[in-house]
Amino acid sequence: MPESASTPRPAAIDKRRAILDAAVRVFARQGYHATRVADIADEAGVAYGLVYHYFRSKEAVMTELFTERWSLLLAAGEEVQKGTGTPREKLGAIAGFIFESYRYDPELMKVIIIEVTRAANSFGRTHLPEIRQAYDQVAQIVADAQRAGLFRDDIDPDFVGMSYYGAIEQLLSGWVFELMPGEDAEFERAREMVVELICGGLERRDG
Amino acid sequence: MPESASTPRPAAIDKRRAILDAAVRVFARQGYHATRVADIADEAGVAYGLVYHYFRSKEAVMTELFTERWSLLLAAGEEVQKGTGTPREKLGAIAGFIFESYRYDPELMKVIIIEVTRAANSFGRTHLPEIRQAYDQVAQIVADAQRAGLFRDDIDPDFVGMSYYGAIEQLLSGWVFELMPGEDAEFERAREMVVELICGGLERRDG
DNA sequence: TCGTCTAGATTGACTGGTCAATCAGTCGGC
DNA sequence: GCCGACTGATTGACCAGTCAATCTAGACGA
Repeated sequence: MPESASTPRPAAIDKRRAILDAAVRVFARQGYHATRVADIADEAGVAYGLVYHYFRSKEAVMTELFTERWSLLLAAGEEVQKGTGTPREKLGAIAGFIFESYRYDPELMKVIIIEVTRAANSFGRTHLPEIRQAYDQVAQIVADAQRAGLFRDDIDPDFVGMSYYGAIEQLLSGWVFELMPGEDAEFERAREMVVELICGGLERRDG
Repeated sequence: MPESASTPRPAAIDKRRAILDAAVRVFARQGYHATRVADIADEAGVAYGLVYHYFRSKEAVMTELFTERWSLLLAAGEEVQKGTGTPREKLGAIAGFIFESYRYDPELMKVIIIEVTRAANSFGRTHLPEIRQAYDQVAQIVADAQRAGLFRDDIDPDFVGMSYYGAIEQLLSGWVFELMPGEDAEFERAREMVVELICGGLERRDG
């Protein structure tokens, strides 16, 4: 948001957006630490100082990017968690959102995963509460399923939440750094495999 | 290793070791980027310049720490992979090594996980080959089990390798940042849960 | 219709501080 | 007196953030 009190002009909003979009590209290309504020300004076709007109600091730019997208993911997760469907479907939907998010905007998701979610020392520290919320959604789904007798109850739900995201983020890292093929078919396949791998170990074996 | 050609004096080796040990403590406390070379020297009780006598750069110190420990983990993994035992036992042993490693020297493992293994942009990039070797060991075990008909074969072994480590590293991060209790009993419990969670989804259900 | 006033938008040179790495030199054992 | 161990002040590069100045576009009175 502009630091100004009154309404910004429409053109101004475009510049602000341009800065954010440019930041995604540059962060994705060079990583947060290696990008200078000048790089962002150049990429956005904007003067250096304008970045500071719209954002308190370089860090604030990153925070804005993270929050914009993460709040969408959390909202989607909330929806799934409270909806109907089998636990397996719910967990599958959560993995699906994340993979879709990556397919829709790989650069942004790359930045979020690499610089925030898995960067426990820098942004990860700062945004821990929001990140944990996502783990908790998975844990909730598992706990509900355990209470309903659908999942075995000798595995701690919080534990599953962390493992589930750990696995998903690792796969995403694999795509990001081109260790694994990131073609369209792979996403659906990956989703199925995560669900199969985790739910397979959780569902009760008897009828 | 000292940059000198001839054999270093015994006392000199101590100083080198002191620098490495100090670096672990400081990296663990402040993170790699936030620690100055002066911090390492101070912590080691040694002059600033001596760090550069023994190491080419600050980065070289980190690399040495990582390589020292990681090669042990890889060797242990190799042993397990080629040994006898059920796939479940083998996977359990791999998780066990890592958790034991953390229990034995939490600060070093913290640094390795946070600054290398999960830091895909900095050291993770540089040491990718060694890191992948660890994933591949898990993948190998899974592939063998599939060939032996013990694990279902519709889940890609490489995929399991990444997921397995993803889950383990996430749990470690949890301990590191005190999101989860890190008491002794927890380690064994965690090991059992990872194995149960992953193997449960892999083992064939029929007799 | 025009001047001019105002407030936000935009610019980029500059500052202040930080640190990795260097280097010229001292010390001590052999 | 040689050689490696050791010292710490200095240097040189880098860069986030500041700031003073300029530029617009609409508001509003005459």
